Amino acid sequence: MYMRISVQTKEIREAILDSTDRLLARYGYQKMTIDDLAKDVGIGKGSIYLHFKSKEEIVLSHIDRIVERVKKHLIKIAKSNEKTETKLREMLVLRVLFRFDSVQHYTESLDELLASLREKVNERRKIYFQEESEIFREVLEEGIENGSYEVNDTQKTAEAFIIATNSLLPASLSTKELGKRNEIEEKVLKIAEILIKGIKK
Amino acid sequence: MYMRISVQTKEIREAILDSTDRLLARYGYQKMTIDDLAKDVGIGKGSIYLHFKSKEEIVLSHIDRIVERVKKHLIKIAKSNEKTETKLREMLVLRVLFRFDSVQHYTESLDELLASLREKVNERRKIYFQEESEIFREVLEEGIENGSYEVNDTQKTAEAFIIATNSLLPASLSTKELGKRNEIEEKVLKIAEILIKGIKK
DNA sequence: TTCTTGACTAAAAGACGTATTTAGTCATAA
DNA sequence: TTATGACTAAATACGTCTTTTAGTCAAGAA
Repeated sequence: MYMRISVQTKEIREAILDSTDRLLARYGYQKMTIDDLAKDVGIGKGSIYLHFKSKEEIVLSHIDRIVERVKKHLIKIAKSNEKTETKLREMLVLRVLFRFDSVQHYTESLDELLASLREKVNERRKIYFQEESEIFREVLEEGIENGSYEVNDTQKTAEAFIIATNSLLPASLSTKELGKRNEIEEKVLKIAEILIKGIKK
Repeated sequence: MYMRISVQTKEIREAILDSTDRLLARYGYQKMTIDDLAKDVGIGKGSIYLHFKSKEEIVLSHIDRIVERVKKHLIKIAKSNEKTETKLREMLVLRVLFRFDSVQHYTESLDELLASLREKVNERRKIYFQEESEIFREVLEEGIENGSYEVNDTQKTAEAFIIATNSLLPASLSTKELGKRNEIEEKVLKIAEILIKGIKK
């Protein structure tokens, strides 16, 4: 299996993941076939396997992509000129709502998808959370340097920020609860408010 | 179906739930039959239906019982003479670890159980969380009266305390992660520390 | 040569009729 | 009045056959 990474290659890969998102939303994991997918992308079936080694890997990569985008946004916020408090609040809201928005159109199929790949997804979630908490940690340390925050263990504190908002992520919520974006936003904001105050000097 | 509530009745009901816990741990939801259950309790099969109207209801009642016990403990802590801070910390730890301990012996069957009853369980979880947050709310108000805490909306703040620790509850964690009691305790404590500081005056 | 493809295959999923098990009922007995 | 287990309808398991599909690879296109 070749995988020369060219602009071309990258674009097709992205196109496959775009189609994956579309078909996943419409059909769910089981009913999305590789033939469907190839047709939707507009390439031959075999070509799919030039980019991914299995159906599972395609869907996991699709999830990875969402989290990569979350990370990108988080880093952008982390590097901005806002004050630490604003950064932390915006980051917490983003990690919850970006995911929410990314899967909102999956009305039905999210549970089924997670049922099929639960184990694999859970393994990766640990890594996602760890990477995200790393970004939070850096913002925390910056906040400490500025002298407005007091945190004894930035690592653990960053993890706490992640865990405290994890129960609002799509994977933890039943499909029906996913309807209420406003409520979720309100809840993250409340938690963010308390957490941030909780680390102030 | 009669359900005269006598000491006798209550005892048998409890015995049924005790057996449920045992059989659920050994066989899981699907493979636990009502015949098994009746035999384990030492009563006739029909008698089970004098106390519960369906298999689903038995298992849901079993879960209810765990949460009732959590609530009882929470109320006990809430009424104790500890200072508010201690109460809140102990309550957060208890709501996570009591549940953990209640299902720890389900090595394998917890996921399967939740898969079968996910929808029904989720409906109830909302109620559980609401009831628990009510207990937290009262402690918060007491803390405000004592003058050491500053909270604008005790309702929402209590909810935030609940949500912030929800991702550490058994239903949200994969079976394997459930192994590490110490780690979970450490994480709740860290979150508790920040949350409590976050509402201090 | 390098890359793409769709026909091909093995394996998985589905369809379907049959046999077995089981949740829930109820006439009978204690 | 309360408890029971034989009973029934419905669900589940099973065996067999058929269809679908994930993944491969020889052949063709660029």
